[in-house]
Amino acid sequence: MEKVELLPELLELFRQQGYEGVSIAHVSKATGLGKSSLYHHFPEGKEQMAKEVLEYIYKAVKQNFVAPLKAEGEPREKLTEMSKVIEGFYDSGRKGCLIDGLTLGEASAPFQQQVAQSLEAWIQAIADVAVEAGLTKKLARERAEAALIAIQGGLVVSRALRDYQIFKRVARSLPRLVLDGQ
Amino acid sequence: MEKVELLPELLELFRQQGYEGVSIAHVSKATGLGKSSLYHHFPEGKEQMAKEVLEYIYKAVKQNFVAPLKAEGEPREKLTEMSKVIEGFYDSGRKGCLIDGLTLGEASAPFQQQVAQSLEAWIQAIADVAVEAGLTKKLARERAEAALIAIQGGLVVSRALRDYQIFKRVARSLPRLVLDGQ
DNA sequence: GTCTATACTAGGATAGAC
DNA sequence: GTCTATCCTAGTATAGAC
Repeated sequence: MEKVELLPELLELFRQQGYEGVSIAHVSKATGLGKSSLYHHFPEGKEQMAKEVLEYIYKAVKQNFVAPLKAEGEPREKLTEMSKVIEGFYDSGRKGCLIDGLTLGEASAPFQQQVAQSLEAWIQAIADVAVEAGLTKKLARERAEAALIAIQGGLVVSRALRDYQIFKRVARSLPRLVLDGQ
Repeated sequence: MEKVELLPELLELFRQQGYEGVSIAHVSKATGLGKSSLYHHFPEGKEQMAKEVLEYIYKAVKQNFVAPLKAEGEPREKLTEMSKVIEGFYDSGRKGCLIDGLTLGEASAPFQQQVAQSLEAWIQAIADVAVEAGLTKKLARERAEAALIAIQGGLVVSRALRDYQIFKRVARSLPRLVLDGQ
């Protein structure tokens, strides 16, 4: 198993269980690799795993969300496309989000900056699209933040109520939220 | 130390560290009680602690959020009042939310129902106020869900970006969000 | 690169004295 | 109701063979 193939597996674990909830034994079971093999790939242990997952996420966010928004196209169409990708990426809210798990507790302090970086890049890309659509910079920023708030809050509330229609509705409302403020 | 005084302390721990992030040793340090004293109060250990914290939260939600919304008064005024209470309750977003910590991971499965119950009571109370203000039942429900999504998402995003102005803005926008849909 | 075996620490939980 | 002492398991991490 290549290291590149390990990361999606690790991502899945961290988003489901949170940093503290993941043990090396869990990782071993999920990947099929023995503990020593894991330490071969990640000499600094679990902390390194989380850091590499966050780098992986950063790239995924850039590739899946930021790049399409920066490409040529109508603002509303690009945001609609983003909504669809989001639904898939989070499996309509069933998958939860890394942010929850990796910003909770003191053990997660080392990851805060990396989490913020991915989130910031995403917000900025949405804000740029909103500016492209004619909004002021200030308003665009606020709407972009509102979009991410809706996404993250949608994940939390959907999971808590076990009602994934809620997340679907949130995802689909994003273009309106950003461009029309509702 | 009375048991009643322990619960706010435990609440603080769980919302900061999440369920898995809290150890009995942490609790012992935070409360000043030895392990055995803790097991005297909570014979079933950490799981019981979390359950009692959730009961405590349920009462707090009813008292702080639901009851004021059910009282006599103008819908917009009641929601404005709720916004202020929310800002204080979450210390403007610095305190994080139990939902994150207690719905993450398999260890948290036993709490899901209780978490959902508190959240549901709160959403329902907001929806009732919206109906009172003239909205249809369906729309009121959606707006109430949107309010809780904004609150929870606001907590996640504020914490991730370490920008607590974001949460303040969310809290203050709630009456508009519910009554005017923006 | 992966395994088995092992060391060590931290976490959960209990017994029994006061 | 609280303490000290102790037990056991799970968790992190490493050594060394293949």
